Amino acid sequence: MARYNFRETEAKWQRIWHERRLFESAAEPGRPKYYVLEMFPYPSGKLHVGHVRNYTMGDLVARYRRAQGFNVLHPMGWDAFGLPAENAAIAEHTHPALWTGENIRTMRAQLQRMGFAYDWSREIATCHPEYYRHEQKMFLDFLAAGLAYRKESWVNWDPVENTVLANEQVIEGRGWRSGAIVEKRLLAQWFLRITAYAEELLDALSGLDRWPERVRLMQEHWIGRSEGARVVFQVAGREERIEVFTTRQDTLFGASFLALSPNHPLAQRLAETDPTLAEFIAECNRIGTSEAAIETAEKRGYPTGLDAVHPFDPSRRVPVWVANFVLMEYGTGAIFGCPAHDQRDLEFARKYRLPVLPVVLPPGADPASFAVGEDAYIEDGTLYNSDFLDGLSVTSAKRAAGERLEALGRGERTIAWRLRDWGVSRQRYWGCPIPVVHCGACGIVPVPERDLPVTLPQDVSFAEPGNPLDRHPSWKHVACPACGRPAQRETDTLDTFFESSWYFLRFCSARSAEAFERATVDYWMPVDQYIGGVEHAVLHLLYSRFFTRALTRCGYLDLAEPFAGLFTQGMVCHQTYQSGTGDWLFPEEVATDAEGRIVDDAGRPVVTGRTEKMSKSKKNVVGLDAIVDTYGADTARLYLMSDSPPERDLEWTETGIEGTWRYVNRLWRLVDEPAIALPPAGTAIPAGLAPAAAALRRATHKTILAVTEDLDQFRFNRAVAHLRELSNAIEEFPAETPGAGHALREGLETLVRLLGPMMPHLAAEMWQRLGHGDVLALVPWPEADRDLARDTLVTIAVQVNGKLRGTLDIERDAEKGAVETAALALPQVSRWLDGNKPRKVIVVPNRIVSIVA
RNA sequence: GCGGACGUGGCGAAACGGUAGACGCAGCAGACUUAAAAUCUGCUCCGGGUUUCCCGGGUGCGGGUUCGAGUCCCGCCGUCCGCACCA
Repeated sequence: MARYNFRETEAKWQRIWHERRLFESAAEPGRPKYYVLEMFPYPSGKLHVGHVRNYTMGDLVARYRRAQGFNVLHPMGWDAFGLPAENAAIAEHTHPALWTGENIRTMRAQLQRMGFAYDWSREIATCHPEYYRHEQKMFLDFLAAGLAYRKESWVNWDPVENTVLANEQVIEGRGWRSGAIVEKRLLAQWFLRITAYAEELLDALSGLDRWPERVRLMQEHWIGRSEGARVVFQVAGREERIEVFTTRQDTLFGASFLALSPNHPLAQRLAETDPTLAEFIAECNRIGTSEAAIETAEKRGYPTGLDAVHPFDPSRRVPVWVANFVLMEYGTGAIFGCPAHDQRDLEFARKYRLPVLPVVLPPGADPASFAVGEDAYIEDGTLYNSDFLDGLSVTSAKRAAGERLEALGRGERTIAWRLRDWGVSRQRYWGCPIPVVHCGACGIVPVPERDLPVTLPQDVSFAEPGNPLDRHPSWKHVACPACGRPAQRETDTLDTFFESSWYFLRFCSARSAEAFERATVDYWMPVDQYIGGVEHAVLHLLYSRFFTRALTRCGYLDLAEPFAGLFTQGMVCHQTYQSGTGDWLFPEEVATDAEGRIVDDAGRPVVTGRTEKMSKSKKNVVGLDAIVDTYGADTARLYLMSDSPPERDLEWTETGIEGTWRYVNRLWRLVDEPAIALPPAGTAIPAGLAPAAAALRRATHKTILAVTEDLDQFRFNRAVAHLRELSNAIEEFPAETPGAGHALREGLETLVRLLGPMMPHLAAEMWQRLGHGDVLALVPWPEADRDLARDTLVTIAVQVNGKLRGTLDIERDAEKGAVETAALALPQVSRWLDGNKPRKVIVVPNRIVSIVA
């Protein structure tokens, strides 16, 4: 029996697609377009099967939309700047550019072997000056527009990567890549003013109706809008004032202390003359607020000895503390504490024996006896002990207190955001240089546009830790562009998320001398279907939304949202294995012995661990090359689409890929060894076929409808199931049926066309084998004949008292009365009715008859 | 702690409120083979019975709505993910 020769076939069709430039596209104003994009990869080395699931999905969508007649843009490129290249340079004594280039060559070849329909003429790598020169210009435009700025601030310092991280890159107090506990450092850094768009980025989320709800919620929380008030407290007997932010201005009469962040300017100033306070602050910064959150929730404070004047009652004073749980980065860096109605304040007050004065009375509680115990009362209630607020609800009291603050000039209602500005400075070599010069006389001077790009020096050393740009003997020394005196280049480079924030625009006109051509961007954007991992929910996806708006503000384009549709795919998982000594083992290093035990090469027992996301560190990876060598690209592609819903994790198993390989061969035999002779391609199908042939036609057209719907809704696993049902129907088709050849040819051709987006090589070869001279990739998506797809007979379930008692085969759309009569006539039904008349009969057309006895 | 998602056979999973388990994996039995692989046929939720069929139970647990609930509502339990001293 002939096996399908994927090696020859896949190479053949890849050559034909390439030679005919089938997947290169150009903007065609007026023609409907479809921009499909998968999050571009970081060129880290070799691909494993887990890497290609989302590219397979993207390719499926691209080929499907192309068959539907859309002008499809489906590009690929490389997110090529980043720290792993530097680490490799250190470990392997190579250069980041060489290492990156080598990886790109390897991974490009791997993607090409998968037969993905990319327009390779648009390939980009972000580490090339032809790419990053444009973002240097963007940076300068942001600077001019006030969207980029430099400030000294407390930043997240990763002690392993020796660089600053953005808030979005700190996960549970640790660096997102290194896993090192992040420290706080006060540094002068470049920031992008993403907070200027906080409201817009939040409001526009509701319009992203083709985004997963989960991602929108994550962004909503990340942006974190809180309505409240800014309240000004005068420090008693001093000039200073302390501003706090609160969402509970209604509870101001319950205030029993003010707390400053250790990094609050007033706290810093007081520490200059108070060594104990200075030591307390130093300790807070040493531990770091985020680590403290992980280790212990203990609240610690230090009384400054100052008192603040209550804004509503000048005769009242509240002590001013410095407290470790107050963040300088949120609100104003200072709070007022109302222990009765805030759990955190309560814990602090209990520890330092500060008064707990309730001002919100729970419904039905007795004002004379109500007291707060272990838990602060945070629900709604009626204000009391609160002067002019007495008797109001929490909501009304918030309004009244806010109005009074505004009238007194001691505050105002305002909104606080959790979102902070995006810190983009990185103290690393392998990134885009920030195009500014520091001049002793002129300060910060932008590099003039005519001098762009500022390129990275090639001759750098990674022998010592720290930033090679800073150590380079000559690179940073330049004349000030403004005054000509000796000055120094900025040696920080941009966060690599800067590159990925606009690459989708560059793809629209990848070879343009400008960043992108306005007309092509206007045609192709927004991306119709974006596909990638959920790990970028508040990183890349938020930055890109901001960046698109910032570019619009600077006149580059006219667009707010870059990604109209988003799909976040699940991960590919594999069982993990460990040797007796605890070392991780690759799947190919283990086997099952005669007794069914899992053993290693030497026959020693292996510990099987949980199934986890494929990762090099746990060695539970399956190399892409090995799979393509053994089974071919199409088998891998189909398997990746078939076993789990695309948004859920997929477990890769050897038996699973083998099962798919068997199916591929079954498909091949359908055309290689057809059961009966088929009429020539293009023969019209005669009317009035035998029932069996009509049944196959019905199955065929039903499959078109089902698969089309499945692909539209990203239900690829169901699409595969429907295709397998059709191939089962074709295999079981009785060949001796009159007119069989016509129905069989239609079934096979339809199957092949529907398979095209998933298994493009096999389908193309089958199409040719069926006698077609054209290339399947250019054949339109099949259209279903709804009349042919409709059943003439339907099977209706019959329930008595909610239990299934029988089924009824009856003409489709039969009269309700006739269905009821037929159902009641069923012997199983009369047995359960026991001679009685039914109390009620419900007929759902073509579905069910429900009889109540 | 807050927010979200998800709990269905031995496994991956299907099921507009309408016949639970489609499609596949694994397993079992058989055919073809000297044999193996490949291929093909049949069986496979659990319990019971008078066994071409019938009865009962079954979608994490407990309630509810409905002629009818895996699906909707309320309350639990569990798993995973995100955020986490955000004032």
